[in-house]
Amino acid sequence: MTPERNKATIFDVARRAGVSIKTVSRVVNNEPNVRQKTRDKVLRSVRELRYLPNAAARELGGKRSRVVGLIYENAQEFSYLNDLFNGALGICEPAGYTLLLRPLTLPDPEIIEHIRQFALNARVEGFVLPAPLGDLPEVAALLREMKIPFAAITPREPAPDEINILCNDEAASFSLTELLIDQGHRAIGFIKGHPDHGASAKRFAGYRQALKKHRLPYSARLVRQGYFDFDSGQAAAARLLDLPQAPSAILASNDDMAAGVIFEARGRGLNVPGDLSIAGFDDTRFSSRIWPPLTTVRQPIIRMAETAAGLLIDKLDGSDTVKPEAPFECEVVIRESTASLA
Amino acid sequence: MTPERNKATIFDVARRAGVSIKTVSRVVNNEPNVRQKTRDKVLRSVRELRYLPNAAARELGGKRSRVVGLIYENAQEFSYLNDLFNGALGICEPAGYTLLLRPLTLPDPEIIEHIRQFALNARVEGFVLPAPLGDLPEVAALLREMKIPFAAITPREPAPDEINILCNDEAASFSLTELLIDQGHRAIGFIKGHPDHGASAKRFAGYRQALKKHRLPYSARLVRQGYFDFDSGQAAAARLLDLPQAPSAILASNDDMAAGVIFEARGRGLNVPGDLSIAGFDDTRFSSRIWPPLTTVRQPIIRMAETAAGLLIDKLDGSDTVKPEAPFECEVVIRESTASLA
DNA sequence: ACTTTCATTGACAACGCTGTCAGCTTGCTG
DNA sequence: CAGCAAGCTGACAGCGTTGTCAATGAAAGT
Repeated sequence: MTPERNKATIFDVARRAGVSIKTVSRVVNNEPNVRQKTRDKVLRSVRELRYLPNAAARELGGKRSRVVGLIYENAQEFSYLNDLFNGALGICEPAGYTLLLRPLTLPDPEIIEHIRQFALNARVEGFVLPAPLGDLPEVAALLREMKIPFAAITPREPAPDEINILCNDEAASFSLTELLIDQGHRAIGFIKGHPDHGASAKRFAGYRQALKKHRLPYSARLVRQGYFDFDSGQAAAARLLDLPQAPSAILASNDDMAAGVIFEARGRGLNVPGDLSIAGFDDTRFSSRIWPPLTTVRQPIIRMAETAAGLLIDKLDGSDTVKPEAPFECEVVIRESTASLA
Repeated sequence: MTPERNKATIFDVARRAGVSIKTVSRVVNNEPNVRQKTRDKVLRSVRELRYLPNAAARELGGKRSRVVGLIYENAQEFSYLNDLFNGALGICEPAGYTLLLRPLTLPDPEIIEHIRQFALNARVEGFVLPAPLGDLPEVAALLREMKIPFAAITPREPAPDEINILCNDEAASFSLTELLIDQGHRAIGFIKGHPDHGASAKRFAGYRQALKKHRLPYSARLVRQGYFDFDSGQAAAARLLDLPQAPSAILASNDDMAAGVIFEARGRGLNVPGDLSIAGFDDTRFSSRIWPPLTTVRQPIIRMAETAAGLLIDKLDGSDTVKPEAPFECEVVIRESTASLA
């Protein structure tokens, strides 16, 4: 059943290089206290034999699985996930780590148990923890209890000694709101994101700040709760558009909801952006492909994931310096779903 | 660095049950020749100690990694991927297999070497091979050479003794075309899929058959080559709509291209479906969320992936019966992007 | 020249499982 | 009741690494 594999073992390499297996092990693992000349000899031998350390033996002997887990909410936006995965994989693979994915369906009363099982079964040494899982205090608590390091990618307050990757959601939301204000909009609807996501509060805060700066009145009626999904966006839009003084622009906390807003607007025969400007958040794969293409905010998710995985691996590899990362910059992408008020 | 793990080993279980470690091994691996009474004793002991076999030791001792690889084209539609992964994972995990993902960027002159490296590095025992990778003869050749079993999910001719999961693309395309004909359309444009995908030919064949059955003339001018992406769909639509006698309906070989067609139609001020009916293939996440919602074909991808993973694992586990699966049924989903000719 | 110290190297025992094979039980057969 | 096959169980040797610790060699201090 099992296919033929790379046959060379550490013994073969050692024999060929004329050293002991322990020395080969040292070289392969980049350990100190090997003379440069010896190191070269071993490396040559490794290359010639195409030696590949046996991961199972390594784990058994060394107690290190070199597995990084990426757990995520199953309903998560796919393009976000894809970027997350590709970013993390791009770091893990060259570093000799295996990246394991595990979708979780929220809400899940047994989520803690599921994560624990996954960590145990897959011998996960460290987790990459994107939103919204990173926002769940009990998840962080579990990992701390299990002494499994993690890198959270979510706008929460970084706990001391924990890796946390942020981006400036708030500033981006501020800019986006300001853009609409500059275009002459005065009644700007806002659809909040899922309350369990840390980003939701940030985005809302940016909106309010922009209003404040421009001395526009804040009206709670123009703010609706959404849940980051298409349907909640459409429903919130329906209620906003039913208002006696309907907004001339709607800012949704993500693109899925913004797509719902567009859908609702079209259903009512409204012209976008002529009658209603719409903006979202995230720059999803389809944001530029729906009609009209969506004004939105792009996060550098790939780079954020790379950084998260990189810092996590540093930690797993024994580096003890925890340099807090500066928040990543979001980028406002202006497309045709927003326009100046006639 | 390494977190505290499940401590119980096979020795602990054996001692507690009053048997040898070998007997525990037999029970845990569901091997025959263990008296029921002994089996029960061991199982109780396993439960009480929360014993979890050490995967590394297992692999080292037994030469089985229990790793299934899923390689895919990186540009692949995310929702397709997601279904694929979730389906395969749902089978692999309970069966004690690890599912490893590996994106590949096509075209890639070194694709064979990349796959080989992945297989070696990750000790992959078997591959799930979705389209379009399953369509590449050199990939199948490599895996055969490496003696790594695989389950292809793609409409190619099943080679003897190889696992192949099909769905009736052709029939679905036929139905979709027939639907348009029934709605009164006579000039029906067709946008072909990427020529490297086996599905492309099938879908095109279904289109032609439907025309033939209804005695409609086939016109090559109404057929354009696309590449499964939004842009190629839009470009093909542009050329079709520029025709002196433009089609009243366009059938695109996937939803991405259909979205491109809608985009182009809207850009020209055409009313969909009033002026132009549009249908796609795949029922992407966004197919129901763009305006108008897209008439399309849904494949049971999750079930196809489950079946692929299941058959593959059966094979890895030593079953030698290769029961060829019947093709899965696609489902035509009728939405608002198609309508009767006025 | 003679320690002392530290960098370098190697011998060997884990690590926790599966494969092999031999030995002990059973249950039948004749 | 011996004889034999089949069912069941256990002893033990790997599997390919890393960790530990002792041995060796080289450099530095006295």
